Amino acid sequence: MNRPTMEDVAERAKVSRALVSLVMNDSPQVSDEKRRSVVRAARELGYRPNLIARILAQQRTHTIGVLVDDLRNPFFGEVVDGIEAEAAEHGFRVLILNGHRDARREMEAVETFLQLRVEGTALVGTRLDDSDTARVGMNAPCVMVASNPAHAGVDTVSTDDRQGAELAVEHLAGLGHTRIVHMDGGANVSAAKRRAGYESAMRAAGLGHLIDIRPAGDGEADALAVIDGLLADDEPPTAIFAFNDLLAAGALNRLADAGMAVPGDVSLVGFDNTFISALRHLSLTTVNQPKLAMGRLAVATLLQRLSDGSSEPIRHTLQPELVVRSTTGPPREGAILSARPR
Amino acid sequence: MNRPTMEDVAERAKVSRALVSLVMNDSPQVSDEKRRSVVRAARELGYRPNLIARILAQQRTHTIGVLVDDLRNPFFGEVVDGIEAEAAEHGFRVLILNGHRDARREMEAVETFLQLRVEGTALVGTRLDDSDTARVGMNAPCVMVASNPAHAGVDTVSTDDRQGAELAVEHLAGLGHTRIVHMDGGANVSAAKRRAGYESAMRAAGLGHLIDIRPAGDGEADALAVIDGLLADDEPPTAIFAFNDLLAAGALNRLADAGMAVPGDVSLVGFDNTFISALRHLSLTTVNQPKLAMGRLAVATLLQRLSDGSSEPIRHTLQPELVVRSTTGPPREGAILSARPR
DNA sequence: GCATTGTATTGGAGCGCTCCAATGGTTTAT
DNA sequence: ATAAACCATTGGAGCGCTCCAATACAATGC
Repeated sequence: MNRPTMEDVAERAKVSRALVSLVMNDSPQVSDEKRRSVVRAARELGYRPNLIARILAQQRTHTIGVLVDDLRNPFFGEVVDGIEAEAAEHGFRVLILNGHRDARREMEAVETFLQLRVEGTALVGTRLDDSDTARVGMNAPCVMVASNPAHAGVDTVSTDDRQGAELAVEHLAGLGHTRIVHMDGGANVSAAKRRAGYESAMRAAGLGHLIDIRPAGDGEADALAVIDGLLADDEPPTAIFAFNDLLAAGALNRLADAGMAVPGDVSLVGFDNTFISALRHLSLTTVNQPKLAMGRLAVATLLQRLSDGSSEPIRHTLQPELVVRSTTGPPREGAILSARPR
Repeated sequence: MNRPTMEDVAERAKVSRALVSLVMNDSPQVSDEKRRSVVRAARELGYRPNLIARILAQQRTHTIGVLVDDLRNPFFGEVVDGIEAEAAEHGFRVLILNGHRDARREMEAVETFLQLRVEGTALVGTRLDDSDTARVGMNAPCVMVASNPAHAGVDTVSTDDRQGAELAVEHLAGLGHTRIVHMDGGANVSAAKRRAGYESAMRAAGLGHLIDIRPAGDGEADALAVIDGLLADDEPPTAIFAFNDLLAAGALNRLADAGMAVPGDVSLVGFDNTFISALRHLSLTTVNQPKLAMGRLAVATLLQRLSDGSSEPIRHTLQPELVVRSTTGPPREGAILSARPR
């Protein structure tokens, strides 16, 4: 049971513990002869360096913590891919913790990161507020990814959510839609920005009086009740802009249940451009976020912050892009005046 | 920059370092007075215990490592949810590492786990072979989740893949299909079992001579070429049993491209019952794996192994369940003799 | 009053490693 | 030949914590 230590290896190779350490760290100033005998002794004993002890001794963890809001949303998987790629290139380990879409559990995860002395944290799509993130940021560099860039002193990497929402609404308005409803992301950090973009684009299109925001959420299931509500309206919308792809997928389900044709009866736009939206059978018009680039940029920001002293918060804002697929089209003739179809 | 240590707290509270340690560990035998002053000193200094040092001192990490094959596949997200829930209930931390569907990177991740001295590892859907897992298992309890239970000395938690495949094929054969093709999972650990189930069910249905296995993979993209190949056949199959939902989704895409109706021209069955298959617009007939239960059981197995001495490998085999949705139906009249439709 | 039990507190060793300063041995310059 | 310079190697202190044995002190019993 007792794993061999450096001491054991040193003894077996008849050298000092320090020499073993040098070999383990590929120091160039070790004679070939000794190196070989140390390597052999280590192999024979099945020695494996104890990272915990090493970290404690050198006072560096070479680790960044990644807190993810929801592992089931494929959006995060792709951002994390970018984070891991960039981190690996710079010799950093990545620790992933799951926030389960719950602010309390997210704070616990952050606390774990800090106690483990990660050198930086990336909060991906988390729902922490300013005071939380300020506390985190005081203790280790912290970058927020895919979240509201209005955050106080924290570095952020995000897509221009507002502009993304505007692209979506402009697209719908351009097709001739007027009754465009927004299914809101609720507690999700990006919700406010996308809502604002929706509102501004509606006004810009002269549709300010038709602004209609329905609280929903960011999971598939959150769409159901909202769609039911919309269909019960006297004048149901001809277009829906959903907070994200998952929510849009839920909406699509429910609309199909109700016998509504998409985009015949109602057009639908999502957000994120996850692989779900690309599935041919959904073929969801959506707004792309450059997920991989966001992940990489997050790590790059962290590393920059690690090297230079503190200064102004760094904010990277990436450009969203409208991806038109098959869930959007012109409104049905006369839909503007008609009662609900069905 | 220099974070306060226990020593600093002790000094400020005018007590010994050992007393601070007792307070931090909620020892009952500390006077209220001292406890309060320690707590206050800690708060004033912004003290945060150093988990690394604590782990080194107590020689226990209370951590289990979870290696996931592919963070983008929603299947894993759900298994991990189960793992985290069960681990949390027993005071264990969970460390997630991503294998990126690559055996080499998976071994690196495992090495990291071992160097960090995790108390157990759960390998979820990884593609390591027997010699790899044996090496892992020698150093820390190791449980394989969602993988081939033929593995040598390792504990396993898996769905009965073979039976799951049989359910799928029986369903298709029961509908009247004969030319049922299997899109194989390639290097994925579960591939062999599902293939075997396919073969045995085909034989049982008297269709042994029609067994047709096409190497594909476990990602959406792996389906494309295979479908193209099938459609180019003289007699394309009337039904396809895909290795998993992702692959089936890819197949669905390509079939739609080619103008094939599902299930009119060809029926399709997936595996895993991820939320993707439930999307109304795919509405994929699939085989359910009890993902949450698998995650919990994995941790339970690990904990059991941690407490009792070594004995026979533990194998938990859970029951799959056929979930019939809309991608399966009887073969088109005469399809058995017809050339390809299109 | 003194031994006895009990409770609160402390000093110190040790976890497995790194890293620095010091060592001894060899080579080169003078 | 001797000093200087260089190289591989080593001893030891220290990272921040836990935990045990030892202590100090108060309370209890007789």
